[in-house]
Amino acid sequence: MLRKERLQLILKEVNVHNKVLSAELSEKLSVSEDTIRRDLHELAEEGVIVKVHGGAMSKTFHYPFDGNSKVYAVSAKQKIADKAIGLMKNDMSILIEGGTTIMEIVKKIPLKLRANFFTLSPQTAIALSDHENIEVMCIGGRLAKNGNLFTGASVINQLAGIRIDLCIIGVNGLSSKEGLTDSDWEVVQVIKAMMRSAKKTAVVTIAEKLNTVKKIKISDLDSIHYLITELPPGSSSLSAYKGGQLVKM
Amino acid sequence: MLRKERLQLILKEVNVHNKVLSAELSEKLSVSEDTIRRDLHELAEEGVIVKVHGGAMSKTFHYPFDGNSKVYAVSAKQKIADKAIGLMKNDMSILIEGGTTIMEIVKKIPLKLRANFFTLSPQTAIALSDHENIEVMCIGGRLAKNGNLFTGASVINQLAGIRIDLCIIGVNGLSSKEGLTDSDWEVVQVIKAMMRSAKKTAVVTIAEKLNTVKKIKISDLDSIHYLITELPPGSSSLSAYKGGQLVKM
DNA sequence: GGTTTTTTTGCATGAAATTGCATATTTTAG
DNA sequence: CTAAAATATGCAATTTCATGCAAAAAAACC
Repeated sequence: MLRKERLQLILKEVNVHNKVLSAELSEKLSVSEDTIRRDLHELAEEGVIVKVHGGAMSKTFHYPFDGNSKVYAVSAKQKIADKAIGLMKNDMSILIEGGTTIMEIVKKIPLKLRANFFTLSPQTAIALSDHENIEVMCIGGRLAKNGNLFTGASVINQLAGIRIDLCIIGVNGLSSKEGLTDSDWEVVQVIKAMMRSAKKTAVVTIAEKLNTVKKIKISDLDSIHYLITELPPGSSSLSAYKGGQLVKM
Repeated sequence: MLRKERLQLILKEVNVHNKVLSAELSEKLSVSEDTIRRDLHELAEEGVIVKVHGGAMSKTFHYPFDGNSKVYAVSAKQKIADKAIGLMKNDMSILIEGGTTIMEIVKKIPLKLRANFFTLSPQTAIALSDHENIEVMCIGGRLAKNGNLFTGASVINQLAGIRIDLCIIGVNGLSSKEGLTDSDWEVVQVIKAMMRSAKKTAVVTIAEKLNTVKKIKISDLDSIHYLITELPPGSSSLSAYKGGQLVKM
């Protein structure tokens, strides 16, 4: 087979399926994975596809989720993500919202986890879609201007009708005296509804947001069951917290 | 055999099989590979074939990488997108699904357009979120495995409750006899519901999908109001279509 | 026909392209 | 963190290509 011919087939495959795996192409086209990698690299240089680890994606459907998260917070968010994933068990129904910390968690979810995910964010929905064993249900609604959370009465209503095992939220304000707080009224309503639908609520946040207070109250710390930060155990200044299980790192 | 004669045969071979290998031609025509190479080089200089490493390819088959054809492919999508955007007016409620062609349209929507967008795709929701004057409503549901369309009864129910001015869909099959068709039953149900909710339906599709038929029928062409392809007016083989307004380029 | 001129062809040579493998490095999954 | 997967890189074997050149074939000329 001509090399150009192979490049054409690969491009077509990418555009039809939106993504390709190097290993699959290698077998289908009977060439080594090295050759496939070189092909994908060339197509990417031409700008007609986007090379990613393990294969390639079509240009129109590739979204750079990374790059906007601040560097200093990355390792912290990795630690948080690991701990949050520890809470996920097979056959759970799990509700997550959007935000950079949540995205870090989603990206690390093991491929073999079998669960139902409900999400309020288009980014997390997309990120979850390549997990074979995960069914993704998206609670639609009005998209907030930051583009990563559906809000509004529609969302509240839909949340009222579902029963969730674990709900994972990221918050902007958290203190032992004021509890969970946020600055956006719409977001607060949605988070309240999320917590009402869930048996257990986990709050993930980087340590720098501890002991900050925003304008609008979401709930007391009593209502949350897991608090996950990157801090080592015992170092939290939230020791006054007496509610459910306190998970720290 | 005369050289001119051989050139004719080679050209025919290229156009029939879309590709030729120098080695094969050498054996078939009983001349050295050097001679074949010189022949291919000459035909390529005349512009009737494209020379590639190891042989040659037909001009039409080689479209993605050639500089000129690439420009053509881009302008085709831009023409489609421009025409589709021409249908959008301020204060409309517009319903769009997912897919590569739809994404091209979304990317070109002017920032100043003031409208309500309903979408069934997380990708288009994100792409729309940076438009200041656009309110994005996402119809949530179960995310299809390809990751670019919400499906399921939830979606159908929600669609039944909204009233849309313009609905823009991309289809996989379109012919004057069979109408709109697709290969996925779930997707078909969703598209039907979309059309029921909308006053006007626009179908966008690249020309190569014209006159293709998939397994499951969506609707007759009578039910659609706009058909947008990159073809110049009058060149469509769907001239039998007598339904609503037919928009071509 | 015979000779000259032009074109075509095959071959040799070195350059360039392609491919697969081995190895070291990076990224990812658990 | 550790193991596994994917990647980048250098290298060698093979194939394809471009070029020059001489022989062969075709065309042009007398």
